Amino acid sequence: MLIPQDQQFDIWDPKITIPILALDIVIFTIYKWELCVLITKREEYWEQWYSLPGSIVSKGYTLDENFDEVLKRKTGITGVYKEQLRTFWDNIQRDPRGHVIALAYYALVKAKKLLAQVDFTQVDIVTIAQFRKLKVFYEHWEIVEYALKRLKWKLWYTDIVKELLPEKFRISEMQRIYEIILCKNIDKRNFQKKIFSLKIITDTGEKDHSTNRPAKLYKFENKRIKVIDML
Amino acid sequence: MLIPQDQQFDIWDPKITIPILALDIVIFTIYKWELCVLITKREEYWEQWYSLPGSIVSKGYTLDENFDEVLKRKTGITGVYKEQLRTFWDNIQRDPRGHVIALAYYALVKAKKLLAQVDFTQVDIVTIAQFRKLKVFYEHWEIVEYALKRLKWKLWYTDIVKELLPEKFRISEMQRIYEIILCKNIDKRNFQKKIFSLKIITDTGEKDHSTNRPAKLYKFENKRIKVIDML
DNA sequence: ACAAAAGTGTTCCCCTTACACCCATGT
DNA sequence: ACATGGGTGTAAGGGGAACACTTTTGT
Repeated sequence: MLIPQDQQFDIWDPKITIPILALDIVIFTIYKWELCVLITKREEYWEQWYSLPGSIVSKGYTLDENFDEVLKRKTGITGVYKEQLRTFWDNIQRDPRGHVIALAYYALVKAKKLLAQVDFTQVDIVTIAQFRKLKVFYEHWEIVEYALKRLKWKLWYTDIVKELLPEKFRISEMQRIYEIILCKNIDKRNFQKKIFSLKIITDTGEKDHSTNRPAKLYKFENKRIKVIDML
Repeated sequence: MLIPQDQQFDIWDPKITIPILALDIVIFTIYKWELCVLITKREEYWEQWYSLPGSIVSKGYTLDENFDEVLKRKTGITGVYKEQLRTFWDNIQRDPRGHVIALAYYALVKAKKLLAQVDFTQVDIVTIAQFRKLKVFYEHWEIVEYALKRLKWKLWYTDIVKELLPEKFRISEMQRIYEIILCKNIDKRNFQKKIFSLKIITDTGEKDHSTNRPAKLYKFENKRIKVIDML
């Protein structure tokens, strides 16, 4: 904003009659074949807890700009697939400083990118199981569970899985991501039949020799996320 | 809020660094066997256009409380089924007065209730077709189209149709609501087979004599909205 | 009698699921 | 040679879609 900081009003001032909008981000990644969430250590004046990366939304910037700025500042990551979830913390007394409404997003990041960009002095990557045992800020656990539900759903009805796979991948890698996120085993033949019938991936002609028998490498047809089913 | 109005800060003041959160509501109803939307005449200082009922969110009240207050004040309606959609107007220059982010909801109201409670000096009920031709405030048309998409989806995967039906109803009335909202004809036998297999409605034993051959009257098993499919 | 909506079964097809063996390579 | 993951087909079952005639009442 153009207003010098010393002239700005205190956003917590009771004379301001509008609530504060915050933005919280659930960053999912598949790391070492586990579904993980990125968390930060939140330095608040009254306590230090694990929390999702988030911030208060600034006037004069779109939500996308706010999202990019928070993500960059809190984690060092840029350019991710994201989706808006809904508002949370809809309780006026939740934050002792004042009335805050949180708008949650989830984002998908490939582990490789995450490892390259993330500043690990500020954040940690934990598995979903680990996250569930942590003492987290506010109802961040609720946001994560909701995000997970949406992620599972989207996985079935779109090809967002591409956001978690490298450019070229073995079909068994793809299947494994489905199994990890959906928490269930999938039949190899049925999975391939389904994926091939959707015509969302194509054989690159190349082979991956990292396993015993070389595996075909596939790639996604187009970059854009495609809704598979729906009305 | 407890702060007297003359001591409150002007929410549009550039010295306030947080954006304003607004709340807009798409109220759907089935009236004369048409899907309708409730609109208001918005009296803004620069123009008068049709608009969805909405308002700026007040600090110190939950979103639910804000929702109820706006709905009551703008339309006279109370106690409806509602669902949060997502944020809109994510463009800092959209409103000439300042940065506003709109949080949209949709609500379902039975026409009978609507006719009993609505103050028609303030609002109008228009069909979707009529709405699409109106000059509406901002991107309210976009909110309505999105709400409609969500409504169609929810209709298939939950039993929200109960929010648009009277306590006791003919199965053909129920089918007709599906046909109106989904914009397609449905086979009578297939529809009944599907609905009965879901076990969400029961025969009251009563008959409706308003048509030639009397029809069985059904009612929903429970009041709570039930997700039918999903993961 | 006739108009108007209610009520009622069966067939077909496709999609989903369950299931097991051989293959190509590295060690 | 053997261990490891890769690659492949078929049969059965369930759910959705298409389809037409009889019944009950009011007029």
